[in-house]
Amino acid sequence: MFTIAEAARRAACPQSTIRYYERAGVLPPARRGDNGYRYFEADDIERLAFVNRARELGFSIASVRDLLRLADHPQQPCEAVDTLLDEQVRSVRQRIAKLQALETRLAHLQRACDGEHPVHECGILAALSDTDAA
Amino acid sequence: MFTIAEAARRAACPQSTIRYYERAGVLPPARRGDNGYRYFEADDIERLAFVNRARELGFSIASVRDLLRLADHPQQPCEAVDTLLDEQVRSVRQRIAKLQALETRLAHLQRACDGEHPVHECGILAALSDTDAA
DNA sequence: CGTGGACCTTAAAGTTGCTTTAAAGTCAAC
DNA sequence: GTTGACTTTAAAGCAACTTTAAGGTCCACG
Ligand SMILES: [Zn+2]
Ligand SMILES: [Zn+2]
Ligand SMILES: [Zn+2]
Ligand SMILES: [Zn+2]
Repeated sequence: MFTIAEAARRAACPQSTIRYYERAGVLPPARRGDNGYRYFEADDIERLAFVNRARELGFSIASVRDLLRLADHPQQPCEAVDTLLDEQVRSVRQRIAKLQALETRLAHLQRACDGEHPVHECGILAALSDTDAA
Repeated sequence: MFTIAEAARRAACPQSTIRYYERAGVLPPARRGDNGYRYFEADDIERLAFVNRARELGFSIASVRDLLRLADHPQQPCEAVDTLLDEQVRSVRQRIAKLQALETRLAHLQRACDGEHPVHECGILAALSDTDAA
């Protein structure tokens, strides 16, 4: 029997996030005391930890819901799990590729400025202003 | 004298984005006709293009405002420009590093599943469920 | 008993950068 | 004069939370 403060401490996440997860349907409605307070058991905290781990891995709330549903039905084939993970990997690789392209362009831009001069001579702003810039 | 549709076509961005930029204070309030319609000149479209380029480079709306303010004061030293760019590069590199760490963890996780089996034997979900997982 | 401080509750708004929708006015052509 | 393509605004929606405001609850100390 933990209060939300204890649960938050154990899961190392803000209380507001726990409430949000409940609202978002990724955690089931918590048991309540007569005072209306939420109370958590070890199970609940493990489930919360599962959510936190999945979120750290970048899964969306919707995907986390799917993963939990799968974890709750152990007899099903794991194909859906693999698919979710594969999609996540592809998404992360895509984001990396985009950011790397961005980094290249930004680094290129950095070399357009050699330091001491007024803005109107700055190659950086010139590149941003120029319609024909690479 | 272009309508918003023409401006959007020339800048290759949705009309709604142009209105949003105006609202967000990154573009000045557009001139209006007697009918209330916005009208744009070549200057305005160049400014819009500047914004679009900066946004493509990942600069926040706030940074774009700063960059425009600098571009409007050509006598100032370009130091502030360099700083904004340097920060942007650092931010992009940080995001790449985080995503690469994520990719590694996800790829690792992929190897925990060899395909055909029920969910309760799946190493992926085991790793997500296990409090002591790497 | 009572009061102060630490806890808990909710609904609602703020964040970022837009897009989408709804309701309504304008314009040009036929 | 009516159709259809344009324009306007305010407001809501998206993702995943965080923050705020206003208000109950609990407990220990005096
Ligand atoms: Zn320079
Ligand atoms: Zn410079
Ligand atoms: Zn497997
Ligand atoms: Zn599997």
